[in-house]
Amino acid sequence: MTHFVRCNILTALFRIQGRSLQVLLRAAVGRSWQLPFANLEEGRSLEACALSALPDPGECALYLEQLYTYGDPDRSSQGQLISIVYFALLAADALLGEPPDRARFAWFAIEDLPPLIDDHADIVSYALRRLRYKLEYTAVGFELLPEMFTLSELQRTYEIVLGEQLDKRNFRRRILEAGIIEPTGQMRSGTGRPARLYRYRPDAIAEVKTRRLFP
Amino acid sequence: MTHFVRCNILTALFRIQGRSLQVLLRAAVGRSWQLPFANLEEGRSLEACALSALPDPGECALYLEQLYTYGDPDRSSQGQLISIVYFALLAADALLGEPPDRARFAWFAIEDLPPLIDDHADIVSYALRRLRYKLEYTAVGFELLPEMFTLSELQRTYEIVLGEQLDKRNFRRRILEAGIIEPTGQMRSGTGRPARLYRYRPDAIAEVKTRRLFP
DNA sequence: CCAAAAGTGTTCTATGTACACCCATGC
DNA sequence: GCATGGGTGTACATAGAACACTTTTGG
Repeated sequence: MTHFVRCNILTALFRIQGRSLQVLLRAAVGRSWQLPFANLEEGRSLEACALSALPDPGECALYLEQLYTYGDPDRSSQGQLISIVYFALLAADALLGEPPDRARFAWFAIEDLPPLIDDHADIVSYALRRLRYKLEYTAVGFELLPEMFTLSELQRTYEIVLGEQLDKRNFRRRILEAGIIEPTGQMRSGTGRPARLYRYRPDAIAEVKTRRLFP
Repeated sequence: MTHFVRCNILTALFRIQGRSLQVLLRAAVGRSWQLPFANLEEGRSLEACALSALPDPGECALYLEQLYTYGDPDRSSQGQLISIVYFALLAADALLGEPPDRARFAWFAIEDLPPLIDDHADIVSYALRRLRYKLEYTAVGFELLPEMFTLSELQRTYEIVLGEQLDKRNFRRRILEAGIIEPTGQMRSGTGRPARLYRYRPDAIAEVKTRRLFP
């Protein structure tokens, strides 16, 4: 009764590097690229398969959530294919290890993507919309930072992802009032006055009440 | 390289009836019930398959969106199965026609569900969370009403879904200011003073800006 | 002593919330 | 004329947005 279909998993992994937001891609045929993919393995969860699409992240925990399932009959050039797409975030200081299948992987700034196969450009753009949206009303931004970070780094992360300048005083007040980060007691020196280092409090309530359409 | 997996589509359809929110279920073996399901048919979109899980809705357009894809190895009693789940809303005055496979379908109030197979109870409860959440910040509530409706009916719909009393004056002010409905000019008489009938303006911007975590 | 980044409060505006009475109709 | 649901405005509290200067360090 239930029947069998062609199906794979795609994972869109993002990170911040310098002043840009990057996505990890895998070389495809010719000059085109694609989202990292994996097969569904018998007895493994979807999340586990989504991780196996990526080079080994080693110790670095990465944030992972399901994005969408694509299945239009004409979305793949090789016949009908269901793709369950995951969305992932990597800390800025994390390094990836061995890639699966010894394939070639590379990071691309999201404003400068190479040609992508099939509907992968649409998928990246949807993943990006989801990232921006989630960043606005949850605390997911910390997943893009090292374990310890300064308030300026955090603000820069938000500005890069949202593509928008934020007010320093308001930003600091809001995030400190929200109680989702705490000072570590350590400082970081660089050029200029040293900055306090903070860490994310994973026990904190990350969601913000939405402004409702109706009272 | 890409391989084949067992996969189906489930559709969780909701409607308002009287003072309760109902979900449509399909009889399963024994005394248990399940979400309406369909196979993925070659050459059809996921949405089309999701609709084919339901009795024929005839003229009534129904709201449909993808909910989530479930695929844990132990979620089905009959071996690993991917289920792409859709979430649907039906207008209160709509009638459903012939069910697929001549199967038995019935509406159940969401606070009084029968035993469900596998993880279908979890899926219903997630769909319900999504419905409440969406109702708060988008105009999806109109999908549960006939084409023309009074402001009191609209408010009652919101109250039933959200499980919460709303203030009449604030509700009316907000929804009229939002400009997402318009008076039809017609009135409905019943017991008490006749009420203006409104219709949804599909061109209206349905989303509300969320209250952001950061400024 | 100067460059560079960190840190810090207040005022004004907009939005949300709480709340009670008159109106039009059918019976 | 009364029961029933429809319709309306205001005052107060809270949240958001705009804004500029002082502090601490390294070179």
